Amino acid sequence: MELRLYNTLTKEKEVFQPLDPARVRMYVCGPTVYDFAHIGNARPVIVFDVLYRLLRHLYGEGKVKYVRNITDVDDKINARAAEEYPKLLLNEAIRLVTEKTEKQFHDDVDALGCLRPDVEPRATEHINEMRDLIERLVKAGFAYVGEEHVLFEVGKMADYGKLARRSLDEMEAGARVEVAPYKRNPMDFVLWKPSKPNEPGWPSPAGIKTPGRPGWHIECSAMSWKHLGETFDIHGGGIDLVFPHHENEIAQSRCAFHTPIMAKTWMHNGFLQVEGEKMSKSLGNFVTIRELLATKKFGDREWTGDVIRLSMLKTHYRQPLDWTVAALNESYSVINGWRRHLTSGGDYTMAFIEQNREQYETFLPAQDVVSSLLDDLNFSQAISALHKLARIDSVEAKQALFGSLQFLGILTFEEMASEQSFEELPISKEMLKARIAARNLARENKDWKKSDEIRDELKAMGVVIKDNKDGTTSWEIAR
RNA sequence: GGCCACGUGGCGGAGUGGUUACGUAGCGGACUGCAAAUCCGCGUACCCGAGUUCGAUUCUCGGCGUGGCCUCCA
Repeated sequence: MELRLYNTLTKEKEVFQPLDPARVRMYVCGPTVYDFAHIGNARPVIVFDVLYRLLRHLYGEGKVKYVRNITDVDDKINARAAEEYPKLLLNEAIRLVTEKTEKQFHDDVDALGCLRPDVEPRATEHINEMRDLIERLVKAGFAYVGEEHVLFEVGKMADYGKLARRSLDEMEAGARVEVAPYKRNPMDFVLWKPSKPNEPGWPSPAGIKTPGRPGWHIECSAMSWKHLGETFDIHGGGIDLVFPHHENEIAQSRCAFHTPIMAKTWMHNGFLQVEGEKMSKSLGNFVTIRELLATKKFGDREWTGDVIRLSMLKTHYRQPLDWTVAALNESYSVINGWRRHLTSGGDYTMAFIEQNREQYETFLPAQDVVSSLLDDLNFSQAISALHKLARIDSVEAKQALFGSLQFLGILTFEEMASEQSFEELPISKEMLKARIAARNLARENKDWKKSDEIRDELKAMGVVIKDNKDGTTSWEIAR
């Protein structure tokens, strides 16, 4: 079976063939670290995590190199740093903000079941590569200096606009921005700009005396070059990055290296809305990953990483996705069902799984799940395959389901086998067992009134009682 | 204004030129002391109009609606 991926560059699904199967290379645009990541930021992280897992499955774990950058030089970072640490030197404040935010980001996406990329380069650690690129572009005539800025001259690149499928004429006609006086063409973009005295700055390229800082796009060209080479296989990100960010990355990299491509395959995930509306701070529907995980702000309850991840994967990655409480509730039901199915009966109790963890971690994904993903990451069909597996009550089917869930990163081992938490319940585990015993005694005496009273009492505390067919009684924490 | 996506059953969401995906909610039944869980069954959907076709939800054109980009927002 071959992997087929939709390529924004050609607008077609293409058979994916890595430039070098022994070294499959993927770059994804990562976060700008100044605040908690929101749920829209989580989508590309999860989508490309699934692709990373699939590539590792196909080519081998050591054969795939996944690079996701961390943007730590940006006006928003500067503003946040000055706001939070007004008494510190700006550079010190920036360091504190970016380090703290990076930690938050990692904690959040770890909780969503995402593997760490192989490299997470920081922009500020690649200033030399950026300067190098800029020098090459100036030397080759693709860039020029104007008022201490270095600008990329879009008219010098024949293919400019190919990714976004826009001609320069169209873009200029639609432009609504005031054009800076130092630009030769309104669409020329900044590679390097002078720093104000209180801003972070580095020695400038192209003979500029004033210290400066990089433009937005150059960092990704520099970091992908450093860690993946002049050309590589896959470049991903949100669809809003197609223009101008990715278009400009392509311009920089291709013109600096004189190559026909930067990345072979360009992939973009669709946009996310919240309850049918654009997510924005002004609408008050802005929701961060952390708020979903650790507060009751969205849907009046906390959500596990599994539920968030499944909700993200229910929709094909290129489709628009509406983030709703209803969808999270549905994911919760589905995951609960799978967990129940996997841990019910015979050898599949929680305790047994815990004891045999090593063996369980070796279970492979079902072929139907993998082949669904091979078709441009058809998540919906993969999940459909999971549902079909979950209807079969056999050891083989359960192993395949477990293996598939682990492969997709949905039901992680920890979330699968962990004891349900009593922390938030107004009853201890020992007390619960005593009440269940009391109820079963009442049932033996056919004292249904008392039996039902105890069940209602426990239900009010959030514990659902189930009398199984084999005469045992089990319980589950209700939501 | 320019460019580009998307519009499927109560809800979510794949897919296909003709043959009921899947899930979730709901309803009915089995099981149960009653429940829960589970199992079985049920709904007969594809924005509107025109065209192509023997036949369109699927292709083409137009319309309407929603969203994205053109403003360093994934």
